[in-house]
Amino acid sequence: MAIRQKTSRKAAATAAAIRRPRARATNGGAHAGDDIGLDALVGHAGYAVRRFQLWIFQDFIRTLATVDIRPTQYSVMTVIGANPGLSQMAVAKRLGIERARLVHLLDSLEERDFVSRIPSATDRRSHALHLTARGKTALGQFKRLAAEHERHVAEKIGKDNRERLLQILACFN
Amino acid sequence: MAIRQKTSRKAAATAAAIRRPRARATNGGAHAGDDIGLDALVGHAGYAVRRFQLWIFQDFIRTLATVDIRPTQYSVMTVIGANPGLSQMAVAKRLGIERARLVHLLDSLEERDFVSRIPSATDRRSHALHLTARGKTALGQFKRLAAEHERHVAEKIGKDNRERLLQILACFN
DNA sequence: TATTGTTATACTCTATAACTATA
DNA sequence: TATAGTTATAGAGTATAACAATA
Repeated sequence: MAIRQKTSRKAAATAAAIRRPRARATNGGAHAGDDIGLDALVGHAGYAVRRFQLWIFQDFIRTLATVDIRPTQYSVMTVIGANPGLSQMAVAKRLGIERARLVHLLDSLEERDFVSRIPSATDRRSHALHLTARGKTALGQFKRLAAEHERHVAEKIGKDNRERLLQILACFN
Repeated sequence: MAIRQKTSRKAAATAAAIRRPRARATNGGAHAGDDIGLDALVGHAGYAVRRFQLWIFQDFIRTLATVDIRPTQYSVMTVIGANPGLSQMAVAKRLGIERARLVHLLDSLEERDFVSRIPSATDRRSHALHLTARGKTALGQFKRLAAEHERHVAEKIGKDNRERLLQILACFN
């Protein structure tokens, strides 16, 4: 494999390896298990938050797998449900989604008959977004499953810690 | 544009619009500003965490823009720096990165002469990862900039809240 | 001119599968 | 047979730019 590397890798990389051939060429089992230190990463909020978010999204997707709804789809339906008649721009801005991306998200939700784009009477450029009857029923189920997911979060980090977290991050809503 | 929709949209979507033509067809300026409620989303840790992470990554990227280092690249270099000789598998597992993706990350770091793949003497399949001399110097600078980014986080959510957050999420390290 | 929805492109990230060399 | 690194592909997600219809 070292041979394959020499032939297939980029010239700069190979040159770097040649330049330092006397460097320690093995780890000699120095890191057999899980004793690998994170060094500066343990002091970075971003690192912990990234790992937490990966866990949380995976659990959300798993918990709502039976209804095939992902976090972003859920957030879009929830906001439309609570604010019927919003334009696509308004939803995109509120949730921090690109309006170009919202187009595809709404396409899939409309195909499943959860959401409908209704022509706005006041501005012929825009759509008024509404949940369909089916969408309203479905959202109710999604919310129950999402609440179950939220209980998983509470089990993982602790009920009180979850509350504290929500308070700390409230400024990002 | 409503016309364009009717011709270009999928049949299901159009059918849905036709099926409910008497629904409220305008929001009549009902959500002029930023009074759009999040409903159930405010109770979901995942939503706040996602928004927080977007903010934190953007600030990290901005703060380290001068050295052109992104969060994942920084985490890889930090772990290699603290544990020289690690294999690619070990780094991937420790950081929760796909090993397939780590290949490209290391390619770019090797091209910039920050990291070198040294053939392992004990297992000819694997590489022992090390920072180059240039990489060590560079990482020192990256850490100073990352610390500056961390101060931005403290300013944003408060020094004490940042500490609490790190404690709450310590189990994800 | 500016904005809304749309289309298209590119790049990052995640998730897989398959392949080669090696264990 | 199993594992390490690599390659390739597909799908989300992010970031842009450009366009038609409309304001």
